This record gives sequence, structure tokens and C-alpha cells, in this order.
Amino acid sequence: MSTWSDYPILLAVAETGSLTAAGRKLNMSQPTVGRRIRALEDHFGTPLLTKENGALVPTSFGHSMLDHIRRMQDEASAIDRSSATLENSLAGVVRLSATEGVGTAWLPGVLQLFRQSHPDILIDLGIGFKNYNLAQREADIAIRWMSPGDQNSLIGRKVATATFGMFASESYLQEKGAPQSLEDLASHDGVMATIMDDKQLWIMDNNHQPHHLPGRVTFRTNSIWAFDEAIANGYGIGCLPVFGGCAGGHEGALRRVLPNVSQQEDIFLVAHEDLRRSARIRAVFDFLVEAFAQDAAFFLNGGQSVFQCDAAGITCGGLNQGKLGYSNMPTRRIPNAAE
Amino acid sequence: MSTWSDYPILLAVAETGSLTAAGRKLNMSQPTVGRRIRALEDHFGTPLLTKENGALVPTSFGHSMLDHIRRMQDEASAIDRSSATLENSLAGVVRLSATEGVGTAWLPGVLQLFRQSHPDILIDLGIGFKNYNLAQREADIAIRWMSPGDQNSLIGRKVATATFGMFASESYLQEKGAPQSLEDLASHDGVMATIMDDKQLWIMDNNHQPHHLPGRVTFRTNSIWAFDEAIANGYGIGCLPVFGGCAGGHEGALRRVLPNVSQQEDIFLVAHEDLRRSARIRAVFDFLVEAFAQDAAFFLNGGQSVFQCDAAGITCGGLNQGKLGYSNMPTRRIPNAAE
DNA sequence: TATAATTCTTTCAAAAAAGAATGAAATTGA
DNA sequence: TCAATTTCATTCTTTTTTGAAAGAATTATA
Repeated sequence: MSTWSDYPILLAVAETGSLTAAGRKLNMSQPTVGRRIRALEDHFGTPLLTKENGALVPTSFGHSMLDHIRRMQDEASAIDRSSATLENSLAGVVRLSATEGVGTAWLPGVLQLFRQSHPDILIDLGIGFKNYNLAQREADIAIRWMSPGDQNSLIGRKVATATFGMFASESYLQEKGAPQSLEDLASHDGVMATIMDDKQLWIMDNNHQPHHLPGRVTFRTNSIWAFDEAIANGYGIGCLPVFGGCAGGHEGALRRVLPNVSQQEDIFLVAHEDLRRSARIRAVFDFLVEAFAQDAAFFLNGGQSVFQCDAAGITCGGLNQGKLGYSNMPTRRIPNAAE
Repeated sequence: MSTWSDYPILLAVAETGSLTAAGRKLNMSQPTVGRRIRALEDHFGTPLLTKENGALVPTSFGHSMLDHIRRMQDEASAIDRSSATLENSLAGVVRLSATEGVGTAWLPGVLQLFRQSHPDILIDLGIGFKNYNLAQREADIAIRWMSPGDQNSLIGRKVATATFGMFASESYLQEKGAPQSLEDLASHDGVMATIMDDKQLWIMDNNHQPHHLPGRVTFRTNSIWAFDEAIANGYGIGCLPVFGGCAGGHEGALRRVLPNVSQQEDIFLVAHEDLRRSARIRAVFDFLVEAFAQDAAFFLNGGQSVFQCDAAGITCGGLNQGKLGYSNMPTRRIPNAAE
């Protein structure tokens, strides 16, 4: 038998640094992973991985081998993608990836609406800081803060513009007072989030570099919820989206400071070119484009989402869904950030 | 488990057109091949092969899949090649590919000499019309009539120039007489061989196109031995290399016609760039370069090979091997071509 | 330093895949 | 048209591979 099936295993071990983690990732037992690696090493007569500081690291030959394996994987992914376009039914799984804020606060409710017209499409929503690899089909569609550029035949579409403002808790303001100008920020505490890929969340200048940074950073996280909690608990001033869902958990407790200072970021819907021909993926994509368009004011100015307040219907698949609120908004939050 | 190991199986079936032949090629049983293909088809939910005129032919999706699989195979081959360069010992197998003429008449004796200094290198000699794919490592070194050009990172080295002349049998000449000029060939019978890749073996003009073709072609083959036999049996005039080994089987029975007409073709030694670093492959390569150089006159003018007649020694691996003839020249030939 | 936790190796029973052999279907050639 | 050959499907047995569990080694933590 060919050694090809062992290659993705080697790749997983190299990426995770352990046999156990690779096994988890590949849904196979750790002994099997170990055996397959050893089989490869026996076949090539040379070690492929060595233990370095407790982690398994590729040897020199292992590295050169992995270069080739990654290119093999690109091709294998292309096969998987093109197979997805074969089936033109409006049934099956569509994997969606989104950042925490939009993904948890806005998406589930909106997609509830989608289910009405497409009951056989199962949405698999991956939330997280991790950028799911669309080329490898870890996700079919991603909602991102950045355009994909021209890389990897990804297509990106700007679907909304979100406004960010500066917020602090009542308790913080009582203690330190509110800044009256951008310059005042230098004498304030700041809470930072690194949720948008690698960008820090703060006021940006025209070159997309943060400026008027706070005098002291008191908390840093990659979770929008922990971020939110930290601000609410008086850690300092933070830059939050004005739209309800994510900053809204403590909307009552938070005060906007420097209300004329705001920051705008575009939201993109990203998918792989190959998948445009898949009926069900296209259905989700088109629905989301429409949904974002309908809720443009929500992202831009905050307030109520049209989907949340029964104010409007959204057409989906040609059918006007009528006025439809939703009830499964997430209510439970991650506990206090200080825990 | 991943489907990767099924990909080369699909490739083999697509290339051979049958499960049985693919099984032979891959050293696996026909039922297994069939099962793996079906597993792939189940996985992708679509047929990959259909039966057309008795042969298995890829479907449209199968075709697009095979494109990717071929690129995967290029990478897998690169892994195999680079693994060959790891091991720097002068032991192991070196796969050589050569055309019938040089491969059977000249090579075995020459390599006998090589064995003296490198007893642990096993030469695996593949003779045949088929051009072994060096990129896929079907062979490590090939002796060819054509330079590889710049394709596939192959390196080619011109090692000899062989002279071809026109030959016919005594019996043919008695019946039809000998041509006195190239123009006379138009009224003669010709025997054609297509042994040099796709080139026909005949007198070439400056553009490497055959000209002064015979009035009638009486026999055509891709075997130099059948070719040789056909000429000896009076089928007509043929273009043969002047060097002993291959035309030499009937040297006594053949007469050269138009002795001032000759044709020269270069012989190339070809290997993959990646394999230059392999000690044992390099040893064979360098030895052959030297051997061809020593026997330049043999290929150019015919007569005795220096290796056959104890006339000279050849240095190999820095050691002068001294005068060494060899005894295992092939004596048995393929039987009469008419059989 | 000792304890806990994690990761890898080994062993053994269970599951999966492979090959051999037989039979059916299709193709080729007379 | 029929026999001969080739190719593919099916069945059964053997072999290989896998996962679970328990033990050893290493790393992290108190």
C-alpha cells in the first residue's frame, strides 16, 4: 500500500507537536498515530520527528518532506472543494466561521430565519479567534474583519460597516473621570482586545495604526466577552462596536466616552471561489449578504437589529419571510474576567 | 482514515483502463483495487469511472480529480527522490533505463566492470521502448537518444555520438541490386524502426525530418532485434547503427549500402537533478560518462568496443580497473521476425 | 523534591482490509 | 454463432490494522 495516507498524519503531528493532539485532530487513536509515523520513518529509513522541549518537531528531512505534503494537501483540498459543487441540492451542511461578536450575538438569530426557507441546510457555526482555513475547507464561508485580498482564489465581499466607539464603566468614570479629548487618553487606563486577526482594537489613524494609546494597559484578551466584562468591571477604557449584541450585554452599565470619536471597520463575507457553484453554500452566502444589507444601520449606528425587534422582514430565496423575531439570543455570558 | 492512499489507485486505473491491470501495476489484487475505487466513489457520492468500449474511463469529475492527483503525485515523487539522496552509502539499487540496442549489447558488459569497484550497488536495468519516467523515479538514470530539454528539472549530458548507416542483406541485394544514390531509394523496399522515442529511423535532413524515404515499407517494428532480423531476412534496406552490438548479430550477413551516407545521433545520459546528491547514483552516472567517452570510437565508427576486446582499461571511482574483457554478452536473439 | 498531569509505548482483543478462489459478464477471434 | 480469453463481482479465509487499557517516561506544578 502506498504511504500517501500517512502524510496527512505526519502533517498533523508537525502542526500540533504531539501524537495525542494529532490523534484528536484526526479522530484516530494516539497509538495509531505513533505507529503510522514510525511506519513512515521505517520506510524512508530516517527519523522525521525529534523531541525538542517536550514537543515533536520535524527533522531537517521532515521539514523538506512537509513542504511537499502541504502542496499535496492543497490539491487534496481542491478535490474536496470541487466535490462540494457537484451536489446541487439545497440540503447538507454549510460550515460558517465568524468572530465572537457577530457570530454569537447576531448570527444565530438571523440564521434562524434562514432555516425557515431552507430547513434541510444544517449550519455548522465555528466561532473563534482562529481564522478557519477556507482553502482547506475548514469552513465554507467566513465572516471577517479583513478582505482576503487576492490570495488563494478567495472571494471577499464587503457586507457591512461597523462603528466602534470608546466605552468605560460608570465605576471607572467616577474614579478617574471621563477623557475630554483624545490627548487625555494618555492618562487613562485601557483595555485591549486582539480579536480582529492581529489588529489591536483601538482608535486607528489613517494608516490603520493605533494611535492615542492609553497611558497604561490594564487588561488584554482575545475574547470579546472577557473584553466586555473587563470594561464593565472598571479596568479602563475600551474600544467596542456600537452595535447591540456584543457591547450590549452591559449596555446599561457602560458609558460612551468621547462620543464624537468613532472608528469604522468593514465586515467581509469570504468564501472560496470553487464553492460559488455549490447551491447550498451560495444560498447561505446570498442570504447573509442580504441580511447584512438589511441591518446596515444596526452595525453602523447601534440600536436595535431589525431581526431582533420584529421591525422588518428579510427576503430570502425570493420569499419574503415576513416579520420574524427570534428568541434564541445568547443570554449567558462568560463569567467575570477576573475569575 | 484519509482517502489519500486511494488516489494513486484511481490514477493507475485511469492510466491502464482496467482494474486488473492497475492491480498488476500496483502489486495488489484486483478485488482490492475495485474496492478502493468504490470507496472513493462512495465518499464523493459520484461515479469516477465509467465503462466505455470495455475500458474504464474517468467521468468528468474523475478527470478534474485526476488533475489534482497528478500534481499530488509530483510532490510524492519529489519526496521519494529526496529520500534517495539521504543515504550516502555506495550500496543499494540503481535503476537504469536504456534503449534495446545500447542496453543489451553494450551496457551489461560495461557494467560488469563497474561491479568490480562497487560490488554493493545492484544495477536494475530496464530495457524497452517505454520511456521510463525519471520524475516519478521509475528509473534513476536513463540512456536516451534525446536531450530532456529543460523539463522537470532533468539534467541531460551528451555522452556519445552514434553513427547510423544503411544496410541490406546479401539476398536482398542479389534480387534488387544496390542503390547507387539517395534518389535510388525511392525504388527500393525499406524496413523501418521506431525505436528512438517517436522518431523513425531513416536518413534525416537538417530539420531532423526523414527524407529519401523508400518506395515501399515492407516491415515496421519497435524492436531493434526484430528490425535487425527483418533486414537480415531480406525485407529491404534499413538504417542501423554501425556499432557492433546491435547490428552486429548479422554483421556477416549484412552489407552496407551507400557507404558514404551516414546519419549521426547523439546519446544522452539523463537523470533527475535531485538525485545528483545520491552517492551511488552519481557513481553510476559518472562511470557511464567515462565509459561512453572511452568507447567513443566504437559508437562513431563501429568495430570493436574497448570493453569487448581487452584493448583498454577504464578508470572508475578513481581506480584504474585494468584491462578487463567481459563474457556475458547476450548471444541469444529474438527469433525470426516473421514468426 | 515529591506529586500530579500529560504524553508516549506496549499489549491484546476486535475490527477492518486484503488476497485467493470461484463465478458471471463482456469482449475478441475464429 | 460459439468458444476462448479477459475483466469484473462475490464470497470466504487470512492477514493487517486499529483502539482500549494499562504501564513507563517525561514534564509541569506545588
